[in-house]
Amino acid sequence: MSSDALPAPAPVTLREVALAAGVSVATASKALNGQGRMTAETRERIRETAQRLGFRPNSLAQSLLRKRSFTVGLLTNDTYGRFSLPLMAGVSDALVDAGVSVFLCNVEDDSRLGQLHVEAMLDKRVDGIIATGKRIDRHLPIDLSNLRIPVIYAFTQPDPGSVAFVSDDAGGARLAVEHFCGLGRRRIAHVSGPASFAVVHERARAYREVLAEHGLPVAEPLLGAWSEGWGHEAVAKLFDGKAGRGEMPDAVFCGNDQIARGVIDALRERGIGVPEDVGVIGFDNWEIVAEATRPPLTSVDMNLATLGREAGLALLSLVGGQAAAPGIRKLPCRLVVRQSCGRPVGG
Amino acid sequence: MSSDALPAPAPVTLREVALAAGVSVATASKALNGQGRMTAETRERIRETAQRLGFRPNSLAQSLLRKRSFTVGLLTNDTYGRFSLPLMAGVSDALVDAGVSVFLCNVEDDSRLGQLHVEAMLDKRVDGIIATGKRIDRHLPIDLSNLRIPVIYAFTQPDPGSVAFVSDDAGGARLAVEHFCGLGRRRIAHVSGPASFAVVHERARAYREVLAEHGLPVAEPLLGAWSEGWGHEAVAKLFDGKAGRGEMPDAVFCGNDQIARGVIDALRERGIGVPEDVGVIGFDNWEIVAEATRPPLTSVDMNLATLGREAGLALLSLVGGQAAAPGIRKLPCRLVVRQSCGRPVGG
DNA sequence: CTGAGTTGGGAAAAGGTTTTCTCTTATCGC
DNA sequence: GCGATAAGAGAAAACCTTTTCCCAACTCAG
Repeated sequence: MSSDALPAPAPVTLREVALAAGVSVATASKALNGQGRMTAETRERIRETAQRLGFRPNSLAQSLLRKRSFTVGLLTNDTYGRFSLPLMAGVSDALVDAGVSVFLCNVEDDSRLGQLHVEAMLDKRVDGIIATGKRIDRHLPIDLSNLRIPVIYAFTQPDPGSVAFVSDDAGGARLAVEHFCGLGRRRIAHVSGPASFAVVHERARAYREVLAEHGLPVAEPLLGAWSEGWGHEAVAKLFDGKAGRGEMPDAVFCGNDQIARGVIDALRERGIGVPEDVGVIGFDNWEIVAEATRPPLTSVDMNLATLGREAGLALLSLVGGQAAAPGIRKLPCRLVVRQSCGRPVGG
Repeated sequence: MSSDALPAPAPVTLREVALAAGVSVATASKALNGQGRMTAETRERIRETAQRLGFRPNSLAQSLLRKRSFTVGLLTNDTYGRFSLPLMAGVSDALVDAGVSVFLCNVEDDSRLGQLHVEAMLDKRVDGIIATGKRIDRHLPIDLSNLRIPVIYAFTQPDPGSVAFVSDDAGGARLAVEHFCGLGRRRIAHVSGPASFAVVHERARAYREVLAEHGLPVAEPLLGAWSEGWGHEAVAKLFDGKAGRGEMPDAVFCGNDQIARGVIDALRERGIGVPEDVGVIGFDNWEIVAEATRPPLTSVDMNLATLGREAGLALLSLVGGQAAAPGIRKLPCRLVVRQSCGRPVGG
């Protein structure tokens, strides 16, 4: 109940190192930073003393002077983390080697909380901020447009004139549909999420374009929800009441892996073979889902870790004083091929 | 390509406030902190000036002096984040109101990376560290036992003599099995993960105890993997080749929600009704899975957000100088009832 | 009117590091 | 041997805030 539960010896300071080595703090500082002029012998002696005493410079004091704290803030409203976690890991990865640490700020969708976090970041003199979210077409509940520090947007709606990184959803959709075409599939359906999501339309457009380029019939995309249940329903709409195999789709491109999962299960229940009769491709490459479908699901991966890494590096260069051209950079997706599409038809 | 892409006006300092208000920095500081003695008028004038100039105290300078940085480090090796995300959110929640920010340190299972992060934390003078992981029975790849700052372990294997918070897995298992008993189920099976996990045995023990207490037959738990596939297999072992309904289990308690999902699907494929013929309970309450099963899955929730919050508060009080009794605190789970268990049998 | 006490506010040190400037001493060329 | 130069190292300011001590002026009792 009283204080002093721990021994907590105070960290050793530069002054103590200097004292032990018989030099001034100025010399000690220069020795350890490779600055200034002194005999190699002196430098080595100081280095050794620092080592022996376990000296580690106080980052707070350094930051105060250098006006760089070697910290950045990472804002997110993705409580569930399916998208932001790989992204965060990427950011962290890119920065840790530069000695930059990341403040995690979970702002939910609460602008009071967002304000609180942003002010805490500013007070702590972060060198920059990365804003990320669970949805590309929604803003975080905070205004970051007039901060005195660089801001990078990643996988969330950016402010005009800012630097942003997002996934190339249209490109990802192309990848999927082209893959079907390359396998000889000809009646390719598209089942996606709610119309309120911008990516739904972006992917649908790409879907239509690729089919048109290949001279294949374009079915109107089925929009619904991001759920397995919707996958089931969609299969009923697509397959029930069709005269024969020739009328049914032979491929379904799904808006996410959960829909794809529902589609696959519903097809199996109808005795329709995946991939023999129908190929299925999902989106997100959520491994835990994609690997649990039977057969394992081919899916579009948004490379979110890479996106996070790029965002981290971009912030770093902004902090370093490099100017970055504002705008939205779309990073390519990749197709992870598993077993839900099969080999070329008749190949 | 050159520097100075942004205007980046330097933040206003206390000195500027003091100058503008016509007082010394000492007085300004005291005015804003409610310290010292001065006329109410002076104090108000200074406050107003600070407000007008948008003064925010430099946290770095404060930390240097107070020897408290109002930051903590959060170490995790849970890349996927299913467990650590709610936990992190809880920690963050508990701390943000105290003005404490959280450094996110993803150490993977790489001890070099762990070392790097821990040193960065120490250099940045964090007030304390929370260590968390994806598994209660595994250590992070770092030694935190001799740090000069408080450490709290949450959902990971603690060092001896430390303060730790984990979920009460045995209690959670009791909750599930008792629930079955209360509904009149009598042949309750248990399908769980690999024997290499400590929680598997802990839950199995609780399962046996509850059955014994109720005078019900104990079947040997089936141990396998944490996957849907294993759920399927387990159903085959439990149900195939049984003479009739009377020999088959009428309830299955699963080690996680994915296994439960596999079990439910496999039962449906065999024409066995859930919950009419067999009740199913999962573990983890991973909503996205639990709500996608048909019927939606009753599951044990480990209350990880609460666990994180407790850990955060505990660290805060440790940092504040309160001594905490070392040891492992087990926090209760709760049962989230959905539709996979049905109403009382014959009730 | 004087001494004690109170009130309002400032000077300065502290916290740990970096950096510029200065100072002393050794070295070199002649 | 002498002046010029370079080398090695230290003093001090700076970063921004907090806090302790101190000082001046005022109030009040006697």
